[in-house]
Amino acid sequence: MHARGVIMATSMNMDKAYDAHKAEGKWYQYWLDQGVFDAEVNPTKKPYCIVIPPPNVTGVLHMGHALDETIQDLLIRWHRMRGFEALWLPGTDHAGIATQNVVEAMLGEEGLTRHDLGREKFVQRVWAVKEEHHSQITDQLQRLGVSVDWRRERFTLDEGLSRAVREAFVRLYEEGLIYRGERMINWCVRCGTSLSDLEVNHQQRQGHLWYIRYPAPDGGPGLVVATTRPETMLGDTAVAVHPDDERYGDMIGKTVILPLMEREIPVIADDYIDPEFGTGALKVTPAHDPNDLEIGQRHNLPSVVAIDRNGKMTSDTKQYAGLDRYQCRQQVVGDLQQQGLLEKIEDYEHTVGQCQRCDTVVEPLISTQWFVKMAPLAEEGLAAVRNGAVRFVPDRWTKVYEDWLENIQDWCISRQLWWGHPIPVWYCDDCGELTCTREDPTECTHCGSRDIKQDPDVLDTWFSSALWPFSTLGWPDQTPELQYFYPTSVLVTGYDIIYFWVARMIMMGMHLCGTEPFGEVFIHGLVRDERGQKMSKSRGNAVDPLELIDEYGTDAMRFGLTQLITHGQDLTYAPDRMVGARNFCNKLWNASRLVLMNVEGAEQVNLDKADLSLADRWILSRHNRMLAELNRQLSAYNSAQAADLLYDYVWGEFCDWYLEIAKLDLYGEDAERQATVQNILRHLLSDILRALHPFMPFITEEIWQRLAPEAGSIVRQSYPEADRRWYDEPAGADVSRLQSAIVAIRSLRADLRLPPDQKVAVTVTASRAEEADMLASQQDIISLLAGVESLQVRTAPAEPPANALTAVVSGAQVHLHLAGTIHPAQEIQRLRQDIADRESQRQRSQKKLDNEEFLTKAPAEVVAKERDRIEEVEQDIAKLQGQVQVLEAMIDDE
RNA sequence: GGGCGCUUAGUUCAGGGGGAGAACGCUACCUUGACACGGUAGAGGUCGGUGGUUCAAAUCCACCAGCGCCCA
Repeated sequence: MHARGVIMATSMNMDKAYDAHKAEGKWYQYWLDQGVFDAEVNPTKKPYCIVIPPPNVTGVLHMGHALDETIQDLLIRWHRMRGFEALWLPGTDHAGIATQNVVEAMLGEEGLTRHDLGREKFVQRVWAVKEEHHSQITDQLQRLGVSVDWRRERFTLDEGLSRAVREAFVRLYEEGLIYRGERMINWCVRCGTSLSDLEVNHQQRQGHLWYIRYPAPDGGPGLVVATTRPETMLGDTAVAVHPDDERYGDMIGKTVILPLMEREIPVIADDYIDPEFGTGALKVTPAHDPNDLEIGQRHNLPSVVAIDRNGKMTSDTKQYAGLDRYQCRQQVVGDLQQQGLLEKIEDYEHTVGQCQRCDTVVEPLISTQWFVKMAPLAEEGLAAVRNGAVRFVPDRWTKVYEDWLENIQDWCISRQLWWGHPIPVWYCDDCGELTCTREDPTECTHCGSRDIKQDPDVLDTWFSSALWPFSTLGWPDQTPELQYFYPTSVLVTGYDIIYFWVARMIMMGMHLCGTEPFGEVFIHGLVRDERGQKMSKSRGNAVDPLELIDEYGTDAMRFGLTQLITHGQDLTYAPDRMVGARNFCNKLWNASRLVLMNVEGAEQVNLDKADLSLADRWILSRHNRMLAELNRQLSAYNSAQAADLLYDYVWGEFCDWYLEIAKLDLYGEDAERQATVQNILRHLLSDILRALHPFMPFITEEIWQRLAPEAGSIVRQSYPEADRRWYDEPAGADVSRLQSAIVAIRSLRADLRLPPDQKVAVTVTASRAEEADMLASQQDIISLLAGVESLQVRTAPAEPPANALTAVVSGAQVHLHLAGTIHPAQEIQRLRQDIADRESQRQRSQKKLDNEEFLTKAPAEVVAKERDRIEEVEQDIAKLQGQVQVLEAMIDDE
């Protein structure tokens, strides 16, 4: 038995409007206290696991994170309710260079640099900043309602993950997949570190093409080269032309004088040269351009370093030494001009590489760094996708992933930073060998010398990220968690980090664990601001989700975002969208309020189909159809369609129709009907709340606790599934016609501007007897929903009534009687407009049916549908014309 | 230069070969015992352009224009 008083209390104290903040304040702590998000190794259940894309501890979450977390929470809560052991593992990323930059900027405001503090103090400072941001991020996540297992939270620099990083590095080193070498790398002169290719953004810039003459040693004209970077000429060691270029045939093998440096450099021939570009002669600077380096290596050219790691000119540039690279450019151009060697300057658009973190133009430099040999790993990564172990949703990202892996370059993983995982390598001062071990060594493994020093560099932050799906579960130990939850189920992220992160996780997972890190990758779009700019903290256009949460509530924001999710398509930040979702929350709240106020004392009994009304059978059918489609859409990651289904069903069918109809029985005299409807409402509301819970966790818990307080948190209830036994197409067809009749009457009323409380008399002429019976049996509903006080139902053929407004709907005509208030001429005009509309429809159908090819080539069902359509339209037109005649007769009588 | 995506109602966006959809906004009427964050009835689009395929194109194909992203 239900405690009547409890139910009374629960519905009575519901506010008239839903107050999101009141409800959202209390449930998160309740969930934590109840441990409903905790997941355990549980062999009796199937695991479902998502590792969170760890937010950077640098900053705070923006709308992009809100989107990402909303999708994941939807999936996790849905699976948890479907009986999976669902683990959503939270954590944050130390975000090496990004975080270091943030803290350096803070120091800058105090007039300090990291060197003023020293490495140890600086790192301490970063940890302090990390703690601060971490608590802010945690707060944001909790406000979002994420159902993560906080007990398992990880940080990429914590002890366990550091051990995983160490193990991965040493193992790859031992396998020869990590090596140290001198290569051309991208150098950020501001950050003072090397960067991987991915950390360089290429941007179009308006620049110049300078044409510089390199004279012959004998004072002859020599040749002219074109360059976008004149300052690098100070490091030139050759001029290259295409071997087939007739203009320069006789120059090949000779030398020219490098102006300003007055060095003699050779003219060489190389297929790489594009004769169409500039003058067809390319200045070769092996130390400062990757292509020039390759040419230099092919031709054994010396390398002259002209620019140092601070972006300043080296002593090898003689009179230019010490100048900043851009000052030097001006100086070089001026000097060339003075010497008459600058032939011309053209405007030229070209791309420059910029540091992803600080936008400084990146300098290509030759440097000794640590690299991961990618080709073998890429093979494994490609295989994982090609054999179906990893599936991208939507599929088109597969090609993006494959293209990158097929053309992959080795990955520079060492960074000249202080914040990050140290490189586990020690150099011996005595024998010069290096030691790379899992435990910190005390002596050189080669000569035993104790004179060893650890590599001062740290690892690219993405190296630890690449291990995230298994390092968080305990790898390299074979923990029960790793065995149970790995491979994880799905990775949810934006397409902007497919290369940075997704691809690297797949490669590392395959290589280090032997299996893929996740079976599916759901790629969503990025959130853009109102002007279409990508939202990010560095651009300063990031919106804190808490702003929207404060304004509309978490559930509304989540639901609004969910409705905007499409497969990999970017979405524009549209706060207006949240208004609709907020309104929906209120609708759900009030519908629940109505139900809760009326289910007091209702017993939970099995519903017997024989006791059900047409409307009952209809809503149960629609309800279960919706549930089937809902689960289907969720399985396909179509969360927006899933959300729309629920929205349309709850508002458009449950509230707009069924609840209104149910009032007849709820407030009626028939106790049995009342009990039946109460049971149905209880059942439907229970399903609706559980179905909506993954989308809107707070409001559904708030209402659930009033509907079924004895059941415990809604988080752990089962997700509703369709019950096919309730499918009822005949009821659907009948209610559809019933609705048409009601809408037609309402529409006629609106045309006359009748106030709601003015009841009308209506005659319905049904085209068939069954139709008439059905409508007659539902006259209470028609009366209630269309404001009808007297309803007469009859079967055609029947004389059209005089003094009535008429509308023709599928299967019936409705006549609204208004003796004395009808203006026949006006009404005729309205009917003629209706006839004209239908006539154009008729003609369109007729045209199709007159087409021999349509009849022979179109599928039979399409043709049949067209025939039905024209038949119905013709009947409607005939009815409308009949009505016009009646009205014309009225005019004649006057 | 190569690749991917987008262009649908005033705005933000779904849809994806057989009669154009949603949210917000707008208009009219209505504070009816769940809800004015509401109800009822409406207005609003030659689905970027031009060709082609097809019995049938907003939907498929080609080209063009504009916008955006990724890779060199």
